[in-house]
Amino acid sequence: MQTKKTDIQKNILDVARELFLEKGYAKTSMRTIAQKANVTLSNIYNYFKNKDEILEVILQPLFYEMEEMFNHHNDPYYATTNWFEAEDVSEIDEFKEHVEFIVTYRQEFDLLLHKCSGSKYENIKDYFVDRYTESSRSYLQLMKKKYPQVNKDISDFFFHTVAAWWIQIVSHNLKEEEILQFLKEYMTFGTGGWQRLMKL
Amino acid sequence: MQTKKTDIQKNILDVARELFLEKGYAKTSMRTIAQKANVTLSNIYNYFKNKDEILEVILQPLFYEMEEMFNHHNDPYYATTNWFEAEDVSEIDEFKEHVEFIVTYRQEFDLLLHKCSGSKYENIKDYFVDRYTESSRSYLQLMKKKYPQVNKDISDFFFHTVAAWWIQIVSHNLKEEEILQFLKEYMTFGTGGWQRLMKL
Amino acid sequence: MQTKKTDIQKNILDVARELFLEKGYAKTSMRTIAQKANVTLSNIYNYFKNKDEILEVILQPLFYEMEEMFNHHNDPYYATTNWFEAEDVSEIDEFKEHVEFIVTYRQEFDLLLHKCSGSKYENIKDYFVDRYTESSRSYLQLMKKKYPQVNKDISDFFFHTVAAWWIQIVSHNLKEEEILQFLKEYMTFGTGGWQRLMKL
Amino acid sequence: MQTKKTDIQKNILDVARELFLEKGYAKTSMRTIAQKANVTLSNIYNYFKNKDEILEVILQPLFYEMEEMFNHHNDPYYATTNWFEAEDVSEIDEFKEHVEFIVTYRQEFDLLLHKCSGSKYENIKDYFVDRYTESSRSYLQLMKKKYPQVNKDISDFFFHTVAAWWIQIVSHNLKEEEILQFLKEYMTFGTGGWQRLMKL
DNA sequence: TATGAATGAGTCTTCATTCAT
DNA sequence: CATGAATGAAGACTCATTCAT
Repeated sequence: MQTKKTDIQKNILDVARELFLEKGYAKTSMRTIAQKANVTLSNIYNYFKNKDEILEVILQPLFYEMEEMFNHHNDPYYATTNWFEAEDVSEIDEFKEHVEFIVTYRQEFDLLLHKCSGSKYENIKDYFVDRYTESSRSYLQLMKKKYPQVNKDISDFFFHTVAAWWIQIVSHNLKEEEILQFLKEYMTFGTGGWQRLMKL
Repeated sequence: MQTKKTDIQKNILDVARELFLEKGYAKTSMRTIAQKANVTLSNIYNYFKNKDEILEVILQPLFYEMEEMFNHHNDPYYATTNWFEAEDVSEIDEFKEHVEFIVTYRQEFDLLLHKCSGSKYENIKDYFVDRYTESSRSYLQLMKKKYPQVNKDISDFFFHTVAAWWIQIVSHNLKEEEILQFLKEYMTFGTGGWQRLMKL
Repeated sequence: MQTKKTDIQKNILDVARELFLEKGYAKTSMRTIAQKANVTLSNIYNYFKNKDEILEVILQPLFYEMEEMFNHHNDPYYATTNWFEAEDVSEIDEFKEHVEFIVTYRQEFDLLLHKCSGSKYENIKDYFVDRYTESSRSYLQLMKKKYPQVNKDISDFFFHTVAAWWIQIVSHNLKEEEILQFLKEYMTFGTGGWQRLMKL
Repeated sequence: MQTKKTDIQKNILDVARELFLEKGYAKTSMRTIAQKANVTLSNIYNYFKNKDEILEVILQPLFYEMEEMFNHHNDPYYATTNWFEAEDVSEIDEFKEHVEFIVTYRQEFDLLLHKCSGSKYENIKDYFVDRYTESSRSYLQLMKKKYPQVNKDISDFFFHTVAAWWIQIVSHNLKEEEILQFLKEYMTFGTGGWQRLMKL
């Protein structure tokens, strides 16, 4: 029966996720997963090709939505939103969306960014940061059109770090309110910083 | 002779450091260290009790100076410095000191923060961030005394993140000029942000 | 319905044959066979007792015809044919028959001789060569009756090798014309050799 | 002490060789080797990097001498020897040398040609046959210079088979006298065959 | 007949550490 | 101090086969 199969598979995934988050990918053995999931070690391989594949399946939803978000982020509409002039950033739709995303996937992010050494994703952090950096840079391009007086040559590394900052947000295990509180501060801080940096 | 012993020990440490930085603690085997250091595998155990101990010795100087810096950082003198009003932050002594520290120990930081999974330090990141957060918080207390109008209740997490940002700076393998360039931007951005955040 | 059963069985056999030929018996897993044959892994065991039995059934026709051919080969009629005096060996009926046989079963031979390690046939090569050797020897007996002056004591091993030669013919994946071309050369070479060897 | 190390290494090699010859590379487990050699399984890996490497070391001498022999075989001097006109081929130096070679390495050949599936050498047979074929072909070129009347277009496959024949010789576990006896017959047969084939 | 699920013994390999000399 | 040798526990993964339904 497929129901049963799905059940077991889900069970394995849940257990693996928990263990990966707790001890990291490398230090979680297939044996341990099997034991905790009440499955024979070899039986796991009827559900997943690989240890890697287990992680892959766990991270799939994140990857999918990430892609969506990056595309959306570089959308002109998104960029036209006047973050800097907003009274309360937490009212902006994109902001809410962002929070929602972070809240939903913070554990997967943690997995991906800090706990997956030894897996095929162990170097994805770089790719990831690059992707975000690129995104930030193209966002800056859009800003420059709107605020031509912005002429500062901002180093790549700065974007790198802004990306990293965001990554940090994501990797802590916060309750939703905490994230909200933090992001408000982040936005306030950030817009202040940007304004000064861009000599607006 | 003691000189010789020290030589070999230093050699092992150098090789281990290099390897740990390159491939991470867990993925660096004692065998590899032995081979690269031209030492017998078993002989390493005459100089170090453990694999862990090798890492420990490598990180000792960092820990020592960290402690110093944290203490110094919370020194009233340090806090009185008017960061926000400075024309060019890179002229401030504390700033220079900070850069020096980062430049000197960035590799050890990298080791400690990203490459030591599998060692007894694998969870030190949290301790570390906490330590920095705490430091930031007491810094804020000092600031509040100087600028009483600052009354915003800034969440712990914000400090957490500022700490994390700093950590990011530290974990990239930058040349000294790059660090300077970055830090300038960081300071400009940061003071702008802080000013807005504190409603100064 | 029996038709359906036979269909599936045939399908399994075809797929298995292909895979055995491609990767060898040992390296072909039941799983792979099942997948390629669009059959459930466990369902294969409704048609075949064993992995070994699959191979057995695949090789059955070869074994049957081999037996026939060996018997025929030692038939006095066969022996009376004057190979040595023929202008063009490719005109002789037995020759054509032989070619036909080789062309038909070369893949099964390949399977049996080179790709069945791990199966119950893994040592059949020896049996096989012995059988052919024996056959050659009895052929020689017949020859001796016809050509009494042949008195050389030809070692068993020589037959062994002639058999092996034949085996080589069989194990290359040649087009029909190539086999013909080769066999002509082989016959020419062979009769020359035999003549000298037998001091005819 | 190095003596001891060499002893154990040799012991492992001997045991492995015996097992490989008996059951084939793939079906010989490291465990079995360890047990029969009275060594801890993991200790084997202090002497050999790999299961593959064990086989490699076993076959090293064969490879070395093979190379030498192939080079020598295509030496003009070798080719000028008049095999066809010799009364007794077993008096020719090259012949003796050849026999010696076969006698010495027949087991290694067997290993390489029939028992190494699963190892990195599993496809060397083709390379091997090709090498011999090439050698035979260049030998024919030399013969054509000496016997210009030789104009037959002999197919590559024929050489392939002659090579294979030789390989067969090699792969049987014969006593020295048997090899001698066989080779005499082979030479007689062969020269007869060749003469006819080349229409001398 | 068909199938989803399970299993246990097996594979090679890695590694930190110990020990006798 | 130095070293060659050894070790045991652990790692991921494979596979033919069985069993209940």
